[in-house]
Amino acid sequence: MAGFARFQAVLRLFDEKASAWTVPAMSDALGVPASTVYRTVRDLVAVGFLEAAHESVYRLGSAFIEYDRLLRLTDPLVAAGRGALHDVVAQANTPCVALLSRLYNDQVMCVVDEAARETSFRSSYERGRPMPLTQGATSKVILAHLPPRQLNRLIGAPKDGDTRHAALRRDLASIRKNGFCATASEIDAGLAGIAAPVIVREAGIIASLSLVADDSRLDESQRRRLVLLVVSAASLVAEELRYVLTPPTIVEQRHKMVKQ
Amino acid sequence: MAGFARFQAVLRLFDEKASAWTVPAMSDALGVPASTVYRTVRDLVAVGFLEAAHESVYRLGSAFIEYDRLLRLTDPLVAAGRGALHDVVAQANTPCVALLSRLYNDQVMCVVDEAARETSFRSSYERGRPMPLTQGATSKVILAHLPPRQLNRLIGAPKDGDTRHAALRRDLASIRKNGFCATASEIDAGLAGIAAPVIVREAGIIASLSLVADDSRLDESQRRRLVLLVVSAASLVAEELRYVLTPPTIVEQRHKMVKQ
DNA sequence: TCAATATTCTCATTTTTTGAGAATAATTAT
DNA sequence: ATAATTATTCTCAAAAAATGAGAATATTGA
Repeated sequence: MAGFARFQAVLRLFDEKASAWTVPAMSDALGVPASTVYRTVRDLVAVGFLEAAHESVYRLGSAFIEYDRLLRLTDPLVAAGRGALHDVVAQANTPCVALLSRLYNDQVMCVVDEAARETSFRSSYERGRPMPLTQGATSKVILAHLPPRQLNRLIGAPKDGDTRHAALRRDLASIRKNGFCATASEIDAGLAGIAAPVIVREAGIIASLSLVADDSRLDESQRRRLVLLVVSAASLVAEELRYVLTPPTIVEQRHKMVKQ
Repeated sequence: MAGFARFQAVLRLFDEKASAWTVPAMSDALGVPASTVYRTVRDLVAVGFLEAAHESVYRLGSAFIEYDRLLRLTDPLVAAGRGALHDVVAQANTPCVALLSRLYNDQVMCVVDEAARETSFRSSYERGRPMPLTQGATSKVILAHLPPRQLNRLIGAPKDGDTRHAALRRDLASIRKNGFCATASEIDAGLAGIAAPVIVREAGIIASLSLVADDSRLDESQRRRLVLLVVSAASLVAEELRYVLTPPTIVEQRHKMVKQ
């Protein structure tokens, strides 16, 4: 291992289960000499990606909070999503969680979420948590709208005899046709998910806006109403993004001016 | 520039004002050949710290959202703070924002915040935004409780004739004596700040819990009530942290077992 | 289609990083 | 207090990797 990979490897040690590491423990886990890890950790501390807790124990550092704020403020999808989700939970008129999610490597990650006031349950989808690609309305809507090449890379090319795979392909085709996806208990038992795509081809944006609610509380008309709500909110977000992103960005303009 | 510094330099280009960069623009701004920047950017994209928006424009990447979630879930101060702030805004009984902040390099950064339901104003202190060290109740409370050596490093040793510096020193001494700090319009015009220290010496934690409210709405008795609320919430948080952090962490134990 | 721009690639050179172990510091146990 | 253990920094030569210049290629826009 070398260079940047080392930093990445150290940071990836930290997760929900193991949130505090000593240098010797990292050295063990990575199979890298302690002297090297000490240096790496010192660098990571210097930029705020790690922080020394007491007694030679390290934790993830505040720089992530800082960059997360910047992202929240400046990412068009996150910015557009915030308002939309607020409206969605307000108009849903039932305990629910609204999410905006996008592809993240080979998983799907929610980038904004908002829960209605009185919501007691929690969705497994939550801001910043990578989720499987092929389960859940939220993920499948994204999958369904990926360019064919990318889809094949992620779930593999269609193979004869693989019924699971064929079923997924059929599922995705019908999602494309319907313009939304509704599931129940696919991720969290007892919870229903309703998701619609947020697509801005010109900007390479393929995301999904979704609503998670208690399945047992939904009758058919409720369900239909929420589907409409989600679908229209999703296209509003797409519209807003199209508007924001189509004119060249400030930075691009500045760069072009410099070159002239 | 070399190695890790390059990655840091690239990431630091991104801020509220310049949230989208092309590689040539980065190359210009950093004075580094484009070929090198392309490589750096490719690495950063691979780990999710940057993301390609459309048309060769890059933005901060979703990895920050992921790490931010991990930090929210696993950082003891953040975890303990969340509940406490919720109680504080509920009991404040007035529009307000509650914050938990800590030192971050030579600035102070809020790591959790919560606004009361009907709060219309916004505090300049907000989660993830670095703020000056020497202004605002939130910052000064932290400053006042730093070890002398660290304090000197941050604000310079006491000098004869520097009245500003002397005034700050007196201010800090009185904050230590009172156990809290209350200011008005020091950061945001019309807003009052009330802050109390969250100190856990054994764990090296020096933080502050603060409340920001509309100054014109506070009479003397209100103010006194809120000071009490903030001070007691702060010591509750400290107590909770002391309890959580004093027994050795899981990871430490595991490491020790390996070594035996 | 052509021109301009963006991006990747190549490779010799330079610069870092690396790891082993020594040296030192800090902790813990006795 | 002292010794023993563990953590951390330091040193240095060898090895590996990053660098930059420019060529080659791909992509984009007019």
